[in-house]
Amino acid sequence: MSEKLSSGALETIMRGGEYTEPVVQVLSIKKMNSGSGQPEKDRYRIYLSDGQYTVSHAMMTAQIYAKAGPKGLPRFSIIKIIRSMTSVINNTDGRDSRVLLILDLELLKDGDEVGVKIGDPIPYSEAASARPKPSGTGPSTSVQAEVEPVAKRMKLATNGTNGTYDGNTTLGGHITHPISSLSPYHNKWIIKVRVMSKSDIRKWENARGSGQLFSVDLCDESGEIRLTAFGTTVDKYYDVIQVDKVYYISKCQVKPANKQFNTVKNDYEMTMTSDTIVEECLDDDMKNLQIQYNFVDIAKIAEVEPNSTVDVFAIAKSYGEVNSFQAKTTGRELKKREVQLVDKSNATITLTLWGQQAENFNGFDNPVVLLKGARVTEFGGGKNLGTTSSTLMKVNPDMEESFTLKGWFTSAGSSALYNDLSARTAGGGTGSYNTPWLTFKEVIDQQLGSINTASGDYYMVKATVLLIRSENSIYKACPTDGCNKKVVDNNDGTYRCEKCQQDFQNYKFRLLCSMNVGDWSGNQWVSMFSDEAEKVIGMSAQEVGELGERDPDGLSKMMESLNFKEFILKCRAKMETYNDEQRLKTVAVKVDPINYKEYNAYLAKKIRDLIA
DNA sequence: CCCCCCCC
Repeated sequence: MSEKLSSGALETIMRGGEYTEPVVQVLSIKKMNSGSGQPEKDRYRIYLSDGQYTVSHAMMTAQIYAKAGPKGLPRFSIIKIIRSMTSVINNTDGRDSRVLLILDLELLKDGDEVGVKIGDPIPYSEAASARPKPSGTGPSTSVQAEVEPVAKRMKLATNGTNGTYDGNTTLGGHITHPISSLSPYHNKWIIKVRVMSKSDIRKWENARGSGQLFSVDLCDESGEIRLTAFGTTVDKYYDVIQVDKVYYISKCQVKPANKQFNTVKNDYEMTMTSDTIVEECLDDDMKNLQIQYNFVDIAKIAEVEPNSTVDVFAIAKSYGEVNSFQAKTTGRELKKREVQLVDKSNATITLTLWGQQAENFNGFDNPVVLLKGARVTEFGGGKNLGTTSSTLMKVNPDMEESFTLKGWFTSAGSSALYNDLSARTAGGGTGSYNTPWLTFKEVIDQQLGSINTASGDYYMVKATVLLIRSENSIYKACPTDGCNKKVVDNNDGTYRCEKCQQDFQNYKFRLLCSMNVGDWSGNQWVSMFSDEAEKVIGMSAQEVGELGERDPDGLSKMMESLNFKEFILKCRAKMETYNDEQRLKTVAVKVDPINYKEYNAYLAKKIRDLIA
């Protein structure tokens, strides 16, 4: 039994037409080394037959070749071409011809089993097929119209011109290369690509100088790549290159990608040079090539690792104003806007937009928001989304799914209850999500208190109460809600709050306890305000205050009785200068009973880390 | 040639 070849398929394809999953025969195959020494970069040139015509201008990458299986593609193998693209080549004699790039295939029958060439195919050439066919024996006449010369469809942009079209330098009609074939070893190529995303223009100034840049992430059917423009090419191309449009691009510098900063799936990235040519392709025949999204339900982001990127398709349930502030680390002026996203997974997450994206965002009327490559972050135990320079955001994208989602929101989503992934859990539990667990010795060794000098350094510790100072642990405070300022006794039955600038008939007791706490490695004096001290003492500040007034010895005894109690503390350490002396001031900002499940999980992890 | 992706 023999497989039936798709007679005529290759002619259709090589004329730029579509043919769904043609079945063809491999007549020979030849490996072409990339010269890079990396086998995965090798290409295979393949000689194909559909039983009617043969095509020798066909290629595939090593990755696609590997799909044939361990035996590869022996002569006479029959394959199904699942995906392919052609590149137009403009020969020196002015005629178009095409190269077929196979992007996916399936081996139907091993060549060793087939054993013969099927049919009596003749070499395909555009010239031959364009000729009037000999009656009876020639190929079918149902071919598409001749490929339209591309040059007249081109607009714009060769280097150094005022934008007028120069017929000699247009890229359309020349061979185009797949992104996957780009490497630093070849520089004569033209790619035809869709712009997936475009960054803001960023200006910088550092020790090595100053400048400006922007970058675009590009894709074609074979892959994706980042292109960055510096200096004057920024001015020249920033407005020209637009997201979602298709361009011919040539003469860029190709270099190994810095994977640390570039998550685009390519070993290389590109930089524009003064020779770079960018031309918009107006006859977008890359309809097949749409940007690929891998949407994740908002609820699922709970399980996503921080710092990874996700694609999200959601509704902006609400949005805030643009806020400006100075970055603590760089001093740079930052602008952000927070948007509340919801989707059918009944979860909500906060999206933070930055820079231009924040300014331009219009969240009126609960638009659909599409994000590609949004960054997942963790804060206070909750998850957030943020945009980066390479995040693509579309508001109300022109897609059928937009209507579906919008319909869901209008009918059900606007009144649904959502699980808030961005909710911070520091208020419950021990809030240990971002705060490191340390011993008191590590706190000293790592010089906590001197790292983040503005806000202090936080750490978690399991600590034992060694001594609580009962003297000066209680004070009379302003009765105004939330004031808590110490009042001055006017000695006339009234009490003065300087902060509220008011005299009161009464006061409330507050605690400011200084206590020495320790673990196996050392000890530390910490101070604790009312809310936390009450949890250690097990009495309200009011009760403690009244006890102190009534029975100072009883207060001391009570405080002593607390020794050797254990708690989980969240501490803030800050180095302060006092009388020209540096000392570490520590506030226990949170006190919790020991949650053994959580604490043991931390210990178990610590043991695993020690073993590893 | 950047390489920051920020803040609470």
